[in-house]
Amino acid sequence: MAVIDRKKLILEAAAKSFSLYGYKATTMDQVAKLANVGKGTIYTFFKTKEELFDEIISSLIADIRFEVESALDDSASILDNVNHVLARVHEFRKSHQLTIKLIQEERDMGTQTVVEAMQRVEQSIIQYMKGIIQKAIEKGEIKSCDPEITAFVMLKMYFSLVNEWQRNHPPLKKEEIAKLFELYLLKGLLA
Amino acid sequence: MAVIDRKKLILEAAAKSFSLYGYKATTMDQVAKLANVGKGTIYTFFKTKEELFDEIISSLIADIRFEVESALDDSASILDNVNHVLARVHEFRKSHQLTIKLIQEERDMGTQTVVEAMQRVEQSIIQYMKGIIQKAIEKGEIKSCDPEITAFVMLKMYFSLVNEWQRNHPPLKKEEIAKLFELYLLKGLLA
DNA sequence: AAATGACCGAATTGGTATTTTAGTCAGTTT
DNA sequence: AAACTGACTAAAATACCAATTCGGTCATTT
Repeated sequence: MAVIDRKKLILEAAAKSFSLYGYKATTMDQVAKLANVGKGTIYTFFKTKEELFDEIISSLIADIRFEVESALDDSASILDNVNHVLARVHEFRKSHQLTIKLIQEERDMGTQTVVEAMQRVEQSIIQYMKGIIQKAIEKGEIKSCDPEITAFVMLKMYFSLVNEWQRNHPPLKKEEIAKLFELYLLKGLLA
Repeated sequence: MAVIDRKKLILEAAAKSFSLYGYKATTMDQVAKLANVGKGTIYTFFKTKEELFDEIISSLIADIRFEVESALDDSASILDNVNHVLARVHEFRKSHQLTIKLIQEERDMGTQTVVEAMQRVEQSIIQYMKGIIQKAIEKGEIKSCDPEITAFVMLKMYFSLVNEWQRNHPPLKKEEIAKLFELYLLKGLLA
């Protein structure tokens, strides 16, 4: 196409700026300059800064899902699948510039918009895991249980182990976490 | 004793003020006035405001332990004991003025001293649960496992379920949480 | 010897002048 | 005329500084 796709330019510029400076420190002037468009043009595609940001978050969610989907194996056990999904999500969060910046901004400044965005991301991961768990129930691989609470508990447990446990202890290796998941959630503690 | 126990007066005044106004908003002048002592007197017993606060936190920890200890029954199952302990801790946090105020201050202002104090409280609960779990392992009631990680996971799981799940869902009843603990941690999900 | 409160420097607060920013829109370009 | 632009505005954020408050000390009192 001879015409430049201005919306795409804007989205790319915004993604870059949010990754580099976070939500608050990114200005619309800055995005306009980076995208080589007038500021008014942005507002023909997005009603507000927040709407632009939300669209970036939507594609972030899609990226995570794609990343995670390739880790999924229908013939593998639920334990392996859950571990793979959680490990990939964690890898993604640790290596992806935008998520790093947003986690930082959420922690350090508590920007409302960012807090909400991160909750949306978390919710979407939970919904995705819910599907995996539902399948495992149908296959009779695990007991019948509320798939959403189960997904929620798994995610919380995972993030506790990788993020909070390290505050007072040496970090756990990937295989150790897998073992803990197996023990606590699958086999159970009962002797 | 004819002499007034000034240290006790100061501790009581401080506890009252921290409960009412939190850590930051409590001033040493205020504590002195409440305790009916000169400000200098406080500094003959406590080096700094933080040290005074730490002593209040130590007795808070003792109070929690006492509250929890009475919920413990050596002849009961590990599940019942863990559920009782966690429920009592939660009740305590919800009803005790000082903890309410400090949780609020931690959330709203992130006061460093308060964050550290709350971590100390959490650590002491974990250490306490660790003992319970260790006993259950020795009795052969549950499998051999790292008692500290187990205590940590249990506490995190509990607080996730009572504090975070409610953000997007109707709150879980005490018995529902007990059932979830039983399913996830004791019996395990495996069919 | 024990207790006190006036006092000190550091930190916080409140008020305000200045700058920055999200969003608009009259005008320009294509 | 449809798409695009950037100077403009009102509101919000920031920088600034004076005034106050606070944790901690110590010379004096009890």
